[in-house]
Amino acid sequence: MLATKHEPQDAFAPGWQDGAPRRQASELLSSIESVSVVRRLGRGEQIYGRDDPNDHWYRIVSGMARKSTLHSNGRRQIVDFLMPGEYFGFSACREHLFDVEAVVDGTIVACYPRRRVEALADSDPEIGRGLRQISFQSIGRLQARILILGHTWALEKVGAFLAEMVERSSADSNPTLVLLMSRYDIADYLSVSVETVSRALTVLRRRGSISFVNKHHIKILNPSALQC
Amino acid sequence: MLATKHEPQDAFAPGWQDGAPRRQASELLSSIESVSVVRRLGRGEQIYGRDDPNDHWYRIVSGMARKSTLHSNGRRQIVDFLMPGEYFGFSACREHLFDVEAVVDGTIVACYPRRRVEALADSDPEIGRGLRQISFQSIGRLQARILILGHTWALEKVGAFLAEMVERSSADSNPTLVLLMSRYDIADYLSVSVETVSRALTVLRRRGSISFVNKHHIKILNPSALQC
DNA sequence: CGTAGTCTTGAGTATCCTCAACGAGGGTGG
DNA sequence: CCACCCTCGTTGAGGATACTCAAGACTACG
Repeated sequence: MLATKHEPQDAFAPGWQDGAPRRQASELLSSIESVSVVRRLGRGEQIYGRDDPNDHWYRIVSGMARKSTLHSNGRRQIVDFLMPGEYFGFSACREHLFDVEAVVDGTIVACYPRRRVEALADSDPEIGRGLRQISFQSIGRLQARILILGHTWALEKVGAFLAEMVERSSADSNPTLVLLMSRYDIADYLSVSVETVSRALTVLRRRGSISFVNKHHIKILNPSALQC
Repeated sequence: MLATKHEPQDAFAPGWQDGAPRRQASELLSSIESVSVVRRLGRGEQIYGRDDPNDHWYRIVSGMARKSTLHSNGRRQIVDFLMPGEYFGFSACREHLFDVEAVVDGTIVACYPRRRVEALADSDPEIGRGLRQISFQSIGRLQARILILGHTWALEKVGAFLAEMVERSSADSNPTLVLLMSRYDIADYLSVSVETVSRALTVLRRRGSISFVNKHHIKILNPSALQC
């Protein structure tokens, strides 16, 4: 259903090695694919859980996953959506701090045993550079998340969310956006209530900024209207 | 005035290399100090600016810095406070995406030319591992930020902010907290208005959760009351 | 076809933002 | 040394926004 998509952030391609050609992170790291194990997950199935030993890194091949945590008051918070080509599971801790579950049925994830990848990186500096680049991309995603959460109004948050999803999901400038996640997921991602997400989408629709093909297929009519 | 403090996140010490002793990141990377240049900055002075070439990494030696950006509507958002021992400036982009300025007068920062550090990492896998570990710590900080921003109520945000500052600033469990930044900085960090920050602190004070030695020295009377 | 989960809309209330005023503290200049 | 200015911090009043609770429509799936 979903094609495997690599390197959604082309603007983030490693340009810092002036002598080297600009290559995709996935390409840079093709050599670690030899130690990867691929898993296929059902909807809601867990990839790893909080407190699980931090002994693998991961990459979404197709589908989507959500990284989440449960607050003490019972509210769920989604820290990140993981999309095809994106690596995750990096932690400075011995254990993972979040749960990661598949958002859609049939999500495929590549698992990399960390010690074996570390060993590869030890033997080949280029792999080490690739890993660093990947973790820098993760930092970039998280900082972008913080900017979205930093908006004052829910309408801005939802607009910025749609813009982020367009950015991350379609390499071509396709104005049609497929939101694989539920409204509840979006709400827990933006830290607003489900009703507020729904209302904000309605406002954007009434304004003519977007239109619905169906509940999860959205056409972006006025991309610039989403930015604020 | 401020002592140099390394490795504030001891819980994040590299425990993933079972055979190796658990060493501090700063220690792991002592070999890169040979290429560092130390700068001393005045209050508000810029360490790097948006669109500056991404050719250095940095570490706060003493004092504090803020990483910020300006939204299109003129509002400033602070993405991170940088504290002694913390590394920053990692980006997958060719340019930096944020401004970083010193919060207090006399902030000292160590600057590492990226290409020279990369070259060192190429020649010594241990340095590469240390760099990865450092970027993982940065990821951990950003995820913690997202959790704080994810709180619904301003009082929770401010409480979580104080808890984070206690966590990050005092290695010993000293209940006195020095907030080097202004209320405006806190507001832009938590994405609430200055007035709301002020009111929340007042509420916490009236509740007996905290008390003020002066405007920027806070005693934490009931740490658990901050968490929610 | 029925059930459970999802999505939307409405009503009422609580929170937070904006505008405004005032006080405290530090620095500068007369 | 004091007056003045400027920034920062606090508090109040009013209004806008978002949350909670509730109900109903729609969808997916068995």
